[in-house]
Amino acid sequence: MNKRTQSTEEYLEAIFKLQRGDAPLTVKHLADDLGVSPPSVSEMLGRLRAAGLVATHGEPGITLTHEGENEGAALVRRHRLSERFLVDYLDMPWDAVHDEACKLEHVLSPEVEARLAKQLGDPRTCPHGHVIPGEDGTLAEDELRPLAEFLAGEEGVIGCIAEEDGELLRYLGSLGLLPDTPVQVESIAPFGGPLLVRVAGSQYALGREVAGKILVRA
Amino acid sequence: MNKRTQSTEEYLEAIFKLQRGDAPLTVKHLADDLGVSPPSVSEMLGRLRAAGLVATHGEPGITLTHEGENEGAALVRRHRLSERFLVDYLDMPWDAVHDEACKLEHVLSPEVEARLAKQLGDPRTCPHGHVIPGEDGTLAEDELRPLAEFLAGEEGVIGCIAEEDGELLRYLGSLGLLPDTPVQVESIAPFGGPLLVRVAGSQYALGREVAGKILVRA
DNA sequence: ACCGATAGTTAGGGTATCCTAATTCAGAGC
DNA sequence: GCTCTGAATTAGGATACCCTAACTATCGGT
Repeated sequence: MNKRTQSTEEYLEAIFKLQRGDAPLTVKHLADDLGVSPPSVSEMLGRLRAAGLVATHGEPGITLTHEGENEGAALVRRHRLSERFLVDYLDMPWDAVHDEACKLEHVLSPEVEARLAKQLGDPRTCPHGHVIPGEDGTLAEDELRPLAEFLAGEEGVIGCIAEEDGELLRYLGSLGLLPDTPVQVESIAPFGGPLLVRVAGSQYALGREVAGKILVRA
Repeated sequence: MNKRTQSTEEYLEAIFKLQRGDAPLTVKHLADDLGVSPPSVSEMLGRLRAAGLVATHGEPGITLTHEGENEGAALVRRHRLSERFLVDYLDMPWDAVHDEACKLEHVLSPEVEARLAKQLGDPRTCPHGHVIPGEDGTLAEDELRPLAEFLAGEEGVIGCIAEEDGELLRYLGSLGLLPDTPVQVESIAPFGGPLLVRVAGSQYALGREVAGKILVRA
């Protein structure tokens, strides 16, 4: 329950988000994600284990303790609430809010967090469609499939975009490929070619990589 | 124009606020205000001078350069805007917002700052009545006199409260002694005794120390 | 059973920030 | 004019980060 440094929080949040992936979370993976060297990660993990935030023995891969889990969830919650705030209250474009939220998440007290959530109408997701963890740290994620795995003719509703920042979001926004929008795959070009998708009456060709980042509720 | 550390910003802001006092700003004064030791201040001043933010020669007392001045004003602006936001949008009590704003001021980008100001209706002051510096760094402060210096019979309108946090604000709030409220000193007890003041039809006795922190437009 | 690739840790530094203790400097009182 | 006191700086040390380079350990393929 001590106050954490900003760096510590960044690690906690990253571990929280990455540990629920399929493969066990490795030092290298974390280092890449955070943009630091593996030794820095080793060192910080030592501190986190000493603080009782990261499990010492147990399963393979880096795992949070209950306490670490709670703090990680709170950070993700604050991050996503901040994004909602920036978009809903300040009218910022959805491709610009990730970086701002990265800073905000470290300075919101539980009090401010609670009031912000209430004021925003307790939103379920961030502007990119990611589910916001509850105040109790629970994260009920949707069942999603990348659009890239869809077969010709299949349709669904966009759940979230697996990219936080930049060009791609701006591009998808300009096409109207936003969370909660219905999409249909009309055809798929062979040899790794683009997918033809229909959205709100318009048709677009999307590369496989882009389509892989669009996660859809089946 | 480089990005500053949080600590650096804290010093800049403190110097900005304290240097406009009557006496030249000393290392000790700064150290007390920031809650650090004098050597820490000496050291940081060295870094700030090297960065061209604090004047090297010139007048007695610690003084900011133009660049330092601008960054200090921006921080004060963000701090006070944050306080307004916390009170106006999140309905937080005015005695609780200073600490939160201290953290927020370091993470607001110029973009967010501008949008926040606009959304709040470009407020002139923070909830405690302090004038918010303009985007250009100008600070047009009001002419104020402490209520403690008023003579019996004098009246005025509360400008600001020279205290950011805690009990005193709660107390004053409960009495309705808020910025922009008219007050009249009815009588003054001798030998450093309390002032009898009239506010919105009610009469209260205020100690000299409390009255010294209530700054009034004459 | 070995060998090389890869992951992870240790060793050795660097910077920013803080501290206490010791020293220097400068003004106030006699 | 000299001394004493308080302000400021220097000296020396700690911690939290970060890095590169070097070492260890582990795992898959033959």
